[in-house]
Amino acid sequence: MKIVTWNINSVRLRLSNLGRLVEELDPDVICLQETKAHDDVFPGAGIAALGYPHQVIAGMKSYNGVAILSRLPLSNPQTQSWCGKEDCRHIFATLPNGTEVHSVYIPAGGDIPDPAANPKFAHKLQFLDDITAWSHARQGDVTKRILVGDLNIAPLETDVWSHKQLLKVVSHTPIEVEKLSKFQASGPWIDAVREIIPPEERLYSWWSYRSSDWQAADKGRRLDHIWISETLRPHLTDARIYRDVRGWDLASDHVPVSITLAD
DNA sequence: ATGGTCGGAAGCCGA
Repeated sequence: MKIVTWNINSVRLRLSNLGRLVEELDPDVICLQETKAHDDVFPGAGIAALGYPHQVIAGMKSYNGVAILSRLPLSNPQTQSWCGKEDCRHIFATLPNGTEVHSVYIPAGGDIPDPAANPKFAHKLQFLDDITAWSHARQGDVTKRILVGDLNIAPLETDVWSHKQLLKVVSHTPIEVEKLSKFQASGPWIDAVREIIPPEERLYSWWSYRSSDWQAADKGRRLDHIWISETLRPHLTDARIYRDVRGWDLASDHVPVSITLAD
């Protein structure tokens, strides 16, 4: 089984790119973030025609939005709200084999890495604290779990183009890295991508639009993650980040990340 | 130190 996560940055604008992703990657399950479409205008029929009739979605007008698209049935869909906001950042459902799949979009956090000066950064830190407590409280409930998404934090030095230059840049500050580490420990969750691709290797999943030549500058960050429960570790056979997708026509600023699990 | 570019909305906001 192959599972992909992708911050698509508008599912309606990039429906044809989603079709190309299906052709080239052949995933069984696709988790999306930043769909930017209210449920009423979500292109469910077009996605069903791509081979993913089983869909759980949580979208709002203009901002955020998460979804899980699947070739296999999805049961017990649930949305989770955080920080008292109904802002469509977390949805989960269960696959036929009992694996629970979570699609998560953590707040980006704005520009200033100071919660007192920047409410968006305060929101990001609170979101991390809350989802960590929730994850910790549920850790014994379901044995097979996968959590994916745009977590908006690049934890390792090799997850950014310059560790030193990004220490005070939101997404790589020590407090964010520490909170992400606690979130990961709450599962406990395993960083499936770094199980397969050594931590020494530079790895990015996002390149800003604000660059005339993203490929030459290559100032990327690994913001998109796939985490698995320890019970799934023996089944993990592959993990990839599809850098080339950043060069597609009308590209999202994020690229897809996948894992493969053997039966 | 600054500004660069997107998407969705609607005459800016969030990334």
